[in-house]
Amino acid sequence: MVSQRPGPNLSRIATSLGVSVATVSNALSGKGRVSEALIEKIRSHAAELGYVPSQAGRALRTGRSGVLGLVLPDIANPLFPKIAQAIEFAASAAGYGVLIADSRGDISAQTEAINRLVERGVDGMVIVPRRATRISAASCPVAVIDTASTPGNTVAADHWQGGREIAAHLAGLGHKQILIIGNNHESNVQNDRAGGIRAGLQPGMRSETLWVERLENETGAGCRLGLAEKARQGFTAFAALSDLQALRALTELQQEGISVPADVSVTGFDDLIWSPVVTPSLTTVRMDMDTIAEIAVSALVDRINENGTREGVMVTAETERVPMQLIIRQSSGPAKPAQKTSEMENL
Amino acid sequence: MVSQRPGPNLSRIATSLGVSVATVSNALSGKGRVSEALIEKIRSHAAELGYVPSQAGRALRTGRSGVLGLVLPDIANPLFPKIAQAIEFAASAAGYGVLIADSRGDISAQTEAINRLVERGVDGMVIVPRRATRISAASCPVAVIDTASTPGNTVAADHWQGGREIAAHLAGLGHKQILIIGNNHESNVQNDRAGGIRAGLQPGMRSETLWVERLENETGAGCRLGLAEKARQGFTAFAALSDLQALRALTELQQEGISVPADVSVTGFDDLIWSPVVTPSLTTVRMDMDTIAEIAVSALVDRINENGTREGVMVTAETERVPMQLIIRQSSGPAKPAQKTSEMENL
DNA sequence: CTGAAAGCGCTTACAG
DNA sequence: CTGAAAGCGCTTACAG
Repeated sequence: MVSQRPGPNLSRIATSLGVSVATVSNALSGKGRVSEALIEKIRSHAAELGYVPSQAGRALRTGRSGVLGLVLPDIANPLFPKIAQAIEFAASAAGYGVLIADSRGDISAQTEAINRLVERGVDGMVIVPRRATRISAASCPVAVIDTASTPGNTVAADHWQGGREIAAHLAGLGHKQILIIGNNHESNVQNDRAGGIRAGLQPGMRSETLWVERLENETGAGCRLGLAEKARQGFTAFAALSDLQALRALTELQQEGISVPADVSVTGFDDLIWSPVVTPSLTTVRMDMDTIAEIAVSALVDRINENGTREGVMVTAETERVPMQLIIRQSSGPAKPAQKTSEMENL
Repeated sequence: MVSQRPGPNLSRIATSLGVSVATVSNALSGKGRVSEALIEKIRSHAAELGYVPSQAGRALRTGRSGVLGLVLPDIANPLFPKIAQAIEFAASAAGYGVLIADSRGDISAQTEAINRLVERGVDGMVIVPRRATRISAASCPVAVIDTASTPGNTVAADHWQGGREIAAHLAGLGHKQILIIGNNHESNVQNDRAGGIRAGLQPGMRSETLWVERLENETGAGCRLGLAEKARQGFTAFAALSDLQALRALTELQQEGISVPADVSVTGFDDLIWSPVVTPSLTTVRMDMDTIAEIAVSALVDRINENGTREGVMVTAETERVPMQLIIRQSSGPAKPAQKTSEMENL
């Protein structure tokens, strides 16, 4: 016995209309030559019956599943919703479904995740790689989203330029001493962002970088960064390399009684969900995820179409850079002249 | 011409070993009766060739795609990473892939998203419904994750009990006046949480509920909630119905110079990514997403297996409730006796 | 413009 | 214990 599909299939439509399945298929796909009248008749009948083409049949025949894989270093990453949403939207528009795979845990999990997707027969995949991982060619087209500094990537936000935007913004506000706050000095993305900030400093400005590898201590409470001390040392701007760090900096400063943006400025990266919601709302730099996703997906789709034999190739040699956009909100303001704090407050 | 698959198929293994495809299939699946020796031989040869079974072939034959759909009201929701990760993990363990679909936008988008998944041939789907949406039976098994108060759901965190945990915690700290902060009074989840808090109040305690429908104003900056005023009115505990609201409350209070937890306590729900990271870290209540996902997926898998004809049925009549866990961090502390603020500070 | 037929890769009764 | 054969639903050259 062979299992039943619930809905009608091409054959049912064909018999019921007294035509061949080939004609039905052609009429529905619009490919072969079928008379206008017949096309009309077939399509309306199919719609009436609620015909849904079988992906399995189509996939078996064409060798294409119509599904793209999305591999993420850690789905728990707060940036994930934006990535997933953008990729799903772009893929959907291109007629593809999106299968997710989480490569959480050790680095081998990434390979396993990729393999799982290959086994499911994806036509291609978008990979946001772990730290400094190199993707060993999977057996299907791959688009990597990381940062332009990593060779072989397909598309990435221009994190370096984003850093420059932050630096220019802070320079314009008169800040001289910038504390850059990151949490992972092996991350290409964070290094690019930090590099961009440093490169964008004007003469007379200086920066220092604080890498805080751990976000929480054993009790599950955040570790302090000692930012009040830094403020006392003369830093007036805290440029976090992600909005999570920025949030952490913001709340720590507030808790210490240092006012943002009156006393010091705080900026982030990514425009995550909470950034507009906190008080003061967070100045940050936003990736254009929709564009990035569209580029990644269309690169993938192009490769899938040109490439009958599903070779596993990196999609591009040159990374396409998508500019980041500065979002100025309330957490950044004019720098307070150093050491004159008390006088100004007495005005 | 028919398109080529890259890897070997059953037929290649069969010819190369001089046996039939049926035997290879049986040996690999362990179903039919095949001698130990042959099984061994076939398996090692298949492994050597790097054989990956074609999902399309299998799906066409069995009528099962081996894929589950995941429909979310809005992927941008900060809770999404946890849900997706848990569902992917549970599905993966059960041998299923997960196809995502975002039903962002209007309510009809949810139906479209469901249809898209049906077209892709998912064997079942997990739906986290929009506000008060009723899922009109899709043509495959469906598991709904919402809240136990909604009839027809499959599994849900016990939001009501979570609310009681918060109330008990605050009662134990001596708080008398609780301000409940929500952002969507049509949300079943939020209503349950609020109801639980109210039900858990001890004699002598009172609560008031503040619904803030909008999170941001036109400029993209957060609207103030006026919490300082509420604190002056005597509220010593701010129980937000989600961690995003809690974060908002926390930063607003800090900005107003009200110290947390010294002056007032703040609690949230969900234990989102930033909760342990902010200063003070956030007391909250956590869902057991892994358990919820496991229950949802196994309910789905059971229904798929018993149900040859892919009928679209709600998976359960009675919702299974999974307890929530109180996570006590630094944002909640003993209540300050009302009106004695200044005296105490002078000690 | 329309149809008959092959075949994608797999699994499953059934026969030997 | 092993194999021959049918068939899941589709698309695509090819013949008419």
